[in-house]
Amino acid sequence: MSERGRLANHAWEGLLTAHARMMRQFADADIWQDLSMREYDVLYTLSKYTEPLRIGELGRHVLLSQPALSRMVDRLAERGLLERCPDPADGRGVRLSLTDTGRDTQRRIGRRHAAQVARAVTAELSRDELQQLAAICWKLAGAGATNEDTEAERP
Amino acid sequence: MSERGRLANHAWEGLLTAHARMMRQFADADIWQDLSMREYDVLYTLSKYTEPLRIGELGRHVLLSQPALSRMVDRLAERGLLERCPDPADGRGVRLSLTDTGRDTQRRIGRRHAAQVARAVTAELSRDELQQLAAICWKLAGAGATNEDTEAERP
DNA sequence: TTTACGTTTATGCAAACGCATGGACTCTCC
DNA sequence: GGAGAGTCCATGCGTTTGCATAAACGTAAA
Repeated sequence: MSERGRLANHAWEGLLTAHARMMRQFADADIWQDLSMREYDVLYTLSKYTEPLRIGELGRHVLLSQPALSRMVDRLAERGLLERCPDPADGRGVRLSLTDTGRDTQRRIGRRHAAQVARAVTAELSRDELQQLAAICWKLAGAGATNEDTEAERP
Repeated sequence: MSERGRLANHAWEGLLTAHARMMRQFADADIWQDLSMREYDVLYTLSKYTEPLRIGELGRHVLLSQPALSRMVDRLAERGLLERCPDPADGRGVRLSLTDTGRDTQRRIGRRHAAQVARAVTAELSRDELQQLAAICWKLAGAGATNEDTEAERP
């Protein structure tokens, strides 16, 4: 493999390791009430959009299989945190939106989680590093969305 | 929250999004044979050490609960990919090491996965960006471990 | 219209997960 | 040396996940 390829793998392993260590650290904190981090992730994603979201759209932001997401939405709706309405424009689809309770819950947990993230990340990285990390990761994130099909075919 | 805190959260969300998109892309590829990515992760981690690894040590590298990891080790041992031996120096402990089959399997899959990572990541990032990403992520990764012992360095 | 095919979400089922806990062992301090 | 506390791994149990597939709807061509 090329030198550049090795560097890419080193960087990716670093990202994975940072992800794992930070996630564990965040999960250990006592701020999640009766939600799992995955469930919070769903609420957070919904909170970012004013328009109701389709399940498929949600699935592109959350690392979860479609059936698992479907059932998680079930449970969250059961608990009164979000609502599913049939999509008037597409009879197959479902539109998801947070209830007031769901929005409150997301905000309450989100405030503490954001503080937690800020503490953990700013403790280790300078302002320049934060900016570099953000720019690079969002670039990578965009790539994952656009390269989906071109990556599929290959020996 | 401070401007720096907001930047930290933006960077972290970018990292999460990049992680999710890349992971999905990697998982979709048909290179994993009959392993899950989590199982491969265990084999890969073991492959990096010449000495047998304790389960607890393994757990610090893999984002999985201790019982889940214990059972995964069970299954991998059952399938002949790794071996568990009692630790002579600590009666509670177990020492894990890859079998030859396990090592072969890891190498075969690892080659393709590394190529996959190199393709996906180098496609989007310059050499400088790769180096910045690696340096920053490994710094963050180290931060997550700071609370406890300084561990053996990576090969 | 009818047929065939793609898309979006839901369900059956076995496998895997996390939490709580237990048993075996080590360590510390008296 | 022995009691109490801590560490390491395994197991019971209810919940969640992924895979395969079905069901409902949309789209386009015959």
